[in-house]
Amino acid sequence: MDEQPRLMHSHTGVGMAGHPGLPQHMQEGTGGTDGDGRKQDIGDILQQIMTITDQSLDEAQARKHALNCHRMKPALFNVLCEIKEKTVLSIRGAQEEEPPDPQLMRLDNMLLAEGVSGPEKGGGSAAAAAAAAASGGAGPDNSAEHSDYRAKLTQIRQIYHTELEKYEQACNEFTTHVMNLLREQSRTRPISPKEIERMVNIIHRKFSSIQMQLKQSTCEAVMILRSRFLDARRKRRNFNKQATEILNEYFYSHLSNPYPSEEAKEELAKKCAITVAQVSNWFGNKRIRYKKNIGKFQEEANMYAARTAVNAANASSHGSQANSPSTPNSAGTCLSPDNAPL
DNA sequence: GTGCATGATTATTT
DNA sequence: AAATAATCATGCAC
Repeated sequence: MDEQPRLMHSHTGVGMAGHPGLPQHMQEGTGGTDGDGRKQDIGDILQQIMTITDQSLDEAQARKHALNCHRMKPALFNVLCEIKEKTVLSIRGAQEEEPPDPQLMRLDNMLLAEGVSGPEKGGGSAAAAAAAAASGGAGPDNSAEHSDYRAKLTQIRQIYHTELEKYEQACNEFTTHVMNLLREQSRTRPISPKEIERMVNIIHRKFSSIQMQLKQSTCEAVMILRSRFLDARRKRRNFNKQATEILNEYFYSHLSNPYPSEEAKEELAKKCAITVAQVSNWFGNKRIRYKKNIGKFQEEANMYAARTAVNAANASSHGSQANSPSTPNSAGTCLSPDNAPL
């Protein structure tokens, strides 16, 4: 209460650091022959100064109260409000309506499509699958990759939601605070509800621009994730052994015309759990590579030819019993035994 | 790290 | 539009 030294001397350096209210300091600072009298004076002044603020505050408060209670106050206040509203509206009546930001809508759509902003787990995995399909159809069998992708996506989603919630909370807090402040002030200066609303709008706009940044970086993260994990070219996976065997079996048993029809491709795709496009790729690659170096593939060709022959023999000798339990990989090889190995 | 295998992509041909 | 040929980029064994 009594130590407010910076008010009395330009002795700031020392005064701030120590206890300037102490006698020694006073004596030093003032040269101090009749220190006691001086000290008394200063003490009085200090006391006065200190009480001034309190008094004036009280006084102001009282005056405010008096004004508030004045009988003309409501009428005057209304007039002021009216005038202000008119001028304010005339100044910025035009820019009231804000069209939905197309950029923001784009981001929202993308986040929804990727399953980041959508519903919980279910939507996420569905969106992941959709994303996989959209990216050219990476095989649905590489589950390790997929779970990895999903985990990362979930991580992104969590971060996104946490941040969004944080922003929202901050926005609400800030808005409430400002509104309270304005409402409080509206008792002493003309603030129309419209003005408050406008202020709230401004705040929301500011916060939504922050949100947009969040959305943007989330989108970027998802895009990077997708290109890293689902771009089939970058992350090529070999087909599993069974799929390769099915494809090879077909290839070598149709060596004279290794061009599966669209239906055959579809069936092969289903059996191998890959897409038709992948089947086409495989046959395209296989044909060209086989042709380029038949010798290299001779062994493989013989093997599959023998296997097909055995299967054909089994099929014919056992009549309708096409499926032999000892060869699970021969599912549906009895298409047509027109193999013509070179 | 290197080299080959392999799935995907791209440009060209049919 | 499909097939081919060349090429890319990764997977994988060594």
